[in-house]
Amino acid sequence: MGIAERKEREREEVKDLILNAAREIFLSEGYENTSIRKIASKIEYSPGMIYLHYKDKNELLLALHDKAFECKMKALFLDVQNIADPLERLKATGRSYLQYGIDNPQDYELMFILTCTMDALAIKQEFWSDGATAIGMLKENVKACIEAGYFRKDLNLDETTLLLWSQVHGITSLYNTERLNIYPIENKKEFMFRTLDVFFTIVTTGLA
Amino acid sequence: MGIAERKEREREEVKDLILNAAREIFLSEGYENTSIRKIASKIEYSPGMIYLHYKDKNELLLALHDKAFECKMKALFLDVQNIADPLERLKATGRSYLQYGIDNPQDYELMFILTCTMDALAIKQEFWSDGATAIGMLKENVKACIEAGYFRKDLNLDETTLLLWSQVHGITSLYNTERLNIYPIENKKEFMFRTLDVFFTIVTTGLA
DNA sequence: TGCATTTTTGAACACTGTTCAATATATTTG
DNA sequence: CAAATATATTGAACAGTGTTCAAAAATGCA
Repeated sequence: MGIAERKEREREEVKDLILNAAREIFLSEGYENTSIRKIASKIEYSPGMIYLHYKDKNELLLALHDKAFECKMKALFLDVQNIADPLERLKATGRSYLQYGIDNPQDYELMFILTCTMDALAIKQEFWSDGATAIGMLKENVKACIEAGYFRKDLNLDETTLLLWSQVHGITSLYNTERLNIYPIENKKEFMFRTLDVFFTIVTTGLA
Repeated sequence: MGIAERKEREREEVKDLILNAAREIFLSEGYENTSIRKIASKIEYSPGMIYLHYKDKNELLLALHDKAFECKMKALFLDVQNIADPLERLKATGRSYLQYGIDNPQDYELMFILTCTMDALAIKQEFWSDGATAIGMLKENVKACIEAGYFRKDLNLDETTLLLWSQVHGITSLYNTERLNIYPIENKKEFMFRTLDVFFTIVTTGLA
């Protein structure tokens, strides 16, 4: 009998309904102002009902994190895969990452700044596989740069990968947390991309 | 008559009493768990009393931010001033910054990650002068590196300064927000410092 | 239709930041 | 010294938070 299946499907539908409502509130009002009660009232359910689908708020936020990774970060890395030259691919990845980070500050916060997501993973005794996969692709790119002769062969793969990741993350997060307001520059975004270009310049002339 | 002066002094003492209690709770329990009621009960006052000395919670957190900058960040930059060679001074600053950031994650969050501090400044229509001063000193250091012939003369000062700042901030914040847990490395701190060394290596061999 | 099972509710608990009339303390004046 | 004024402090109240769970409503099955 298909009742169990239908129930399961309905459960998934409600879970998605919650997630989409949560996402809408999260994107428009931010992390601090996303409350269980607001989500519940948006989909016209009681607050307690959400806890029948998500263990707690952190798990719900982790689901939002997963969606952002699935929909955006994955696409970001796949989009640059058709760039044959590994160095050009690396540069394009960095620029796309920065662009995505400043265009989607809420998602970026959830993915790379807030610890509630890491807490949710820790409780489930799970690994941050989304992050590991993304950085793994970056690592492959670095490896290709070494093999193509762009970077020195004696470089440590993980160190070089972290170097790149932390550079773009640093610029992105300083901007998103308003720390770059110390610069009285009209076009801050251009300033950041120019800085990233300086980085790529010294990487190419220095790592080779 | 010295009554007004005494009152003023007493007000400052109470303000300090609040700040020290807040700091204790903040350092041991973190940002999320630092509440006005906890601070008030620690110093055996009513919650409302705190609002006679600090406009709101953000202003109190900004005061904690200021203290961290005053006590630690300033000392960090002054300590390296006796290093004559500008490049060695720059490297030492970067390493000290990273070390301070991972040794004092709560303070670091307040100074360079949380936006509540920037919100408090914005409401008071004030500039983030603590940050600007610190990065200004870094900029001076970069300038000295250019003048000493370590870096190319055509480099943009602000871009190069941001390059350095965002690199160390990136490593520090990725570690503090547990994102480096994707690396199954036993000694993560060593890994970070090695990465920073790679950065300085490419900076010296590349920026020159 | 009646019974059993599942789903959903919403009040309750212990918190949070913040305000403000009432109270308590301290100072000045008669 | 006592009364009047001025300052300091309180704590209840408001509107919110995440979370739980007994009770109520809805559904499935005989």
